[in-house]
Amino acid sequence: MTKTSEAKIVAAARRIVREQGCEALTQRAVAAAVGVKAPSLYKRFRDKAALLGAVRAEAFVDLEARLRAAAQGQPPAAAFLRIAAAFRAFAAECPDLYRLMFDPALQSADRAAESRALAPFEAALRNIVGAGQGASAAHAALSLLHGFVRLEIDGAAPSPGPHDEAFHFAVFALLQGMAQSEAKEPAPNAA
Amino acid sequence: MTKTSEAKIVAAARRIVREQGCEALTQRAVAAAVGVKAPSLYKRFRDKAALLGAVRAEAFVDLEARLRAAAQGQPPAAAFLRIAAAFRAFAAECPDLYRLMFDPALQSADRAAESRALAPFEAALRNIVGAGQGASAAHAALSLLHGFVRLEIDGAAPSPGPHDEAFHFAVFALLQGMAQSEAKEPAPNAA
DNA sequence: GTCTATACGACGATAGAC
DNA sequence: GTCTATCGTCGTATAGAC
Repeated sequence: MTKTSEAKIVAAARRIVREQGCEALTQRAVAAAVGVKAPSLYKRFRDKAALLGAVRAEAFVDLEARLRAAAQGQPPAAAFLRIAAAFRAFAAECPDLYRLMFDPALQSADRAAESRALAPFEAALRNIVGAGQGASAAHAALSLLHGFVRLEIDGAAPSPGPHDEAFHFAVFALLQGMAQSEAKEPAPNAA
Repeated sequence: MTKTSEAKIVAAARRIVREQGCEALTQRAVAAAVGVKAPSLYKRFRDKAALLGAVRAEAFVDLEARLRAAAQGQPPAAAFLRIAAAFRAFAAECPDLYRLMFDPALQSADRAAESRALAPFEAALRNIVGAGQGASAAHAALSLLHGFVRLEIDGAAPSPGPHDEAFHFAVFALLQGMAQSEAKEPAPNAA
């Protein structure tokens, strides 16, 4: 007498987040979406955090696929620019899911999911920056993109209108700067 | 028979956010902190959102002061580097207040507060990038810093340890790239 | 495995006495 | 302006029948 399954529950939760936002994601709502009552969810997921963790992990898998597809067959610099655009597009399409993925309350759960999803960054940047700076470059790129899209989806960007020009400027400037850092010293540790 | 005031309420709310986090900021907690009962708060602030707006505005004023102080008397590039460090330090000191400042649910409230606080960015960058690119440069810088500190305070940074090296790398790369964009064309609008 | 029923708590906000 | 008392809502989670 199984009326649902883990996969269906996760899918329903994800749909709710995408269509109605993080705040609408209650156990009752998820249960209703899969055609059961709230208590039944506790047979599949220990608690709400476990369910959110599953949603989050699935979302990171999707993000990774999109970043990989964007970089596919491109030379490093072009790959980075396309990854950046794909990252922004992902966040724009499902801002609430994006917020969930980086929700501070869930970070402790599954760090591996995020790492895997961001591997394309380092892959593209490794051949752009100097040896041993791949990790820093990936961190820098993620910071820029994460900050930009968060400001954008949160309505906190400095200017109100469309931000395409600012986005291109920012991504291009960082790429240029990172490409040059190759020859420089590896970041002095000034206190 | 005034046992409290707007200023004391805002200060108490801010202290709660800093010391116990955003989630601990309830009307009851604020009231208790100033020595009254929850209903009394509604004589001073129409609702919770109004109170949060006041807290947020005050926080932006403080941030602005710190950024200005950091840039004080410095040449543009040094000013930018010091502003970046001050921005990061602010977020590190009071991460929950920082989250509140950029809370998507409050963005509609007072956009001017944020704009004013970020003026030092544009002031420092105006003489680094080409004419007419000041706004984009400020947007790019804010994006990088916002993204970096959010990843850091949310525990979502790619690497676990301290991130000083990555921070310096990122800020320096962006600065370098922006300085060079001066001679380039103003960002093509490729779809 | 699903259900009904419910415990339990927290929250924001209001009404009305003093 | 402050209080007591309370409303109404929503949330997670559990107990126990079927």
